[in-house]
Amino acid sequence: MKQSGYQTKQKKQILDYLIAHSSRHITAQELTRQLNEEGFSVGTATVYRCLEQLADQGILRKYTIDARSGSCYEYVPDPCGCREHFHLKCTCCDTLYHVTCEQLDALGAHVLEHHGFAIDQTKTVLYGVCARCRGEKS
Amino acid sequence: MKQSGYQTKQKKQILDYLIAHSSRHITAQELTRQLNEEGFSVGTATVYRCLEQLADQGILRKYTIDARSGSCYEYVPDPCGCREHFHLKCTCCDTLYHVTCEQLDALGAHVLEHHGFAIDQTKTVLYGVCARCRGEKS
DNA sequence: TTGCGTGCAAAGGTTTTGCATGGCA
DNA sequence: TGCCATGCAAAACCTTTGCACGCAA
Repeated sequence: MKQSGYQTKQKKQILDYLIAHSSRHITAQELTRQLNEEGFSVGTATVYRCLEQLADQGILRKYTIDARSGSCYEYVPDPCGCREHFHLKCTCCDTLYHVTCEQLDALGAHVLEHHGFAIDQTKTVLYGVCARCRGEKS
Repeated sequence: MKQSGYQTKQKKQILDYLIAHSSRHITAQELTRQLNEEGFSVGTATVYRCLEQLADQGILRKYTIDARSGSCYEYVPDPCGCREHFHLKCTCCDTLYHVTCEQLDALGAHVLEHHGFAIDQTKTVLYGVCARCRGEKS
């Protein structure tokens, strides 16, 4: 829970990939596949261990939408909390939308101040129906 | 996505259990274990299938905190009366808070207008830590 | 040189699927 | 009677762990 550890090639490669794909979440499995396709050989266990470590350090955000597809990780550009975003999941097409919005940030502040409740954005998903599905269906 | 299905003993038993334990979440594994301990024999696959079906119908709410421990299900007490407010669930003490708040209503309107996304309040739960737990811990 | 990091494979957990059987409507 | 639901076991997954070897400091 403490070590920043050595700076290894693998750790760098993993973080570089996530930074290059900021604001997009990816599973450990998918990340392993991507890295190996890019010609950088890395083991599955290593990816899991690195992701967990980076998440503990607050560099990555970890969250789980569905048990079947596994946990997702994502690079957090600004750990201070200004650029955090919420997730909207369409119950119709299952698409997951990432939304950065000052209105949502304001909501978090309001709920904390007036209701004493500290929203954990990593666990919260707003469910509903997206514009595309609303247009297509009835 | 369509069938309400037959009314079988298993389905009834599962729903009864969840209703009796409202506002408490449970995993499919744990539920299977509980039911069998109560002397009601039910297969794992059946539990998974029933829970999925009930969740599709909006009777249960499904969510996943951790990929390793699996998905959790929970009975939604009053689908009609809960339409006007949001739910805040404390991940620490498992308490479910019902909050009516113009700020939350405004959020729904904003997200619909600016992001084209219609939030379904009956399916959405905001996770975080409540005031009491924040005070107790550190 | 020391000790952590890595990689492989195996283990452990949850969830899904195939198929024959049983039960609701 | 016609199907859907069930149950069992096997399969498919994701994730973690044990252990020997490699590499950063």
